Amino acid sequence: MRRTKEESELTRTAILDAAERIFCEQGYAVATIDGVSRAAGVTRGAFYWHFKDKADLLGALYARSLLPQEQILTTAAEMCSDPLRSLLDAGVASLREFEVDEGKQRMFRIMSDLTIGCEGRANLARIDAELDALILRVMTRAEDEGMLHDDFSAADAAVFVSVTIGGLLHQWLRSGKTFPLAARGETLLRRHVAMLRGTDRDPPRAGPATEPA
Amino acid sequence: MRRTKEESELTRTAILDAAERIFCEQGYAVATIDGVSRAAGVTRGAFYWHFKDKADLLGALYARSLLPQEQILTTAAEMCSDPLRSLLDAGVASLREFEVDEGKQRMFRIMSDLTIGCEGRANLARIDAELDALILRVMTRAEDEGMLHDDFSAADAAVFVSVTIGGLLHQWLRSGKTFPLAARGETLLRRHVAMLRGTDRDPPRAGPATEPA
DNA sequence: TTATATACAGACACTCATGGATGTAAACCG
DNA sequence: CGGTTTACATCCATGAGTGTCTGTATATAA
Repeated sequence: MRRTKEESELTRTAILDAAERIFCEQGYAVATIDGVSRAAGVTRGAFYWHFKDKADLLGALYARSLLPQEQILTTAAEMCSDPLRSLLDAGVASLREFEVDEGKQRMFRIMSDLTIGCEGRANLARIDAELDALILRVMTRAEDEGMLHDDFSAADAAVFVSVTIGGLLHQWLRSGKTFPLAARGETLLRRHVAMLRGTDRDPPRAGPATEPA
Repeated sequence: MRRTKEESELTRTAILDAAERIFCEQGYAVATIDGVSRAAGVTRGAFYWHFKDKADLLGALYARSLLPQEQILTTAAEMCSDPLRSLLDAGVASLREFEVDEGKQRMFRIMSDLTIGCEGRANLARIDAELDALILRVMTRAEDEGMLHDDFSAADAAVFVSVTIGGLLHQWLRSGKTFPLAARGETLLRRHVAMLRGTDRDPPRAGPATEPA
């Protein structure tokens, strides 16, 4: 039965793909190794060859994906002169990708539904905290540069944006994708930023980001 | 060992209280009946006397609580002449109660973390859908009465509010309650409503709701 | 060609949770 | 005061899932 290395890698990704679906449908805690293996068309023998246990599988699954929060983190890291603008663009871009990438959506669901005791949950908590920290840094910088309306502290503004992005992702999935995520998200975030700036309308159009059409 | 009826009811609520904590800490799927029973200071015998199985326990837990979404539903049902105002007040009021009621928070966590296959999850999906429907009705009515800014359709506005409320609840818990929920939520929702109205500031101060200080 | 490592399949023992059965002491009722 | 029901505690049989171990066929290296 010995398969070649390419075939072996094929079954490994088959297990990962199956796990992504099963974990998303049933939840990580409920899903069983045997169920994942069967869904991948192999036996538990193959599974235990490629992975140590279920937690190891989840780790591999997490390693091969890039959650929208992480994407915002990496994209917005390269700040241009307008920090609010950078954050806005990064957020909208990640919403766009999230909307069309079902694998990303499944991983987001899986990570969001992890039970507290689960070790893998620490990853999500970490990137969420990092995102919040980034948003706060952006707002602090905006505040320092006088780009923030007097009505809002940096902490206020950070919470508003964090809540909006998190709410968009969660409500979109929970509602069964009943609204266009990127479109509504973009107008909502633009309005938000405009509100935080104190101007009535959008920020200056310049910038290296994707065209809002 | 036979206890009186009052004592029996006491152990029943003890089991419910323990389950609320255990389910919240470990997740419903991972939690075990024996663990809940031990946490309640009784054996599984007592549990199976009061409840049919774990799902029955969850049902009883759900029955004795009122999630913030349901509270908004009931509170906002009695609309005054200004539907946006009613919705805003109902939302803020439910945020206020949620912020101080740890039991409510635990139940929200439990229900939110239910795996898809779980039967009890339908309850949450139902009230979420009802809340979205209510918000949409409010926005439609506001639109009909010309209280909505031309930039937004009723559907747009509904999504914005739904995302904001959902985002507030989720992000507040997920962040470890790092910001004052009701305070930030109120300013955020007020700004939102003002934005949807097209006015720059708050709606007229009149109304039977709680004083915003 | 032979030896060895690889990539699994299948069997086994173990744990753990479940649900039902049984035991039982106290409360309630006549 | 005796019988019955209640409110549990304890025990037992069952099943499901896990992890390990062994078997084995094949690719690969010598």
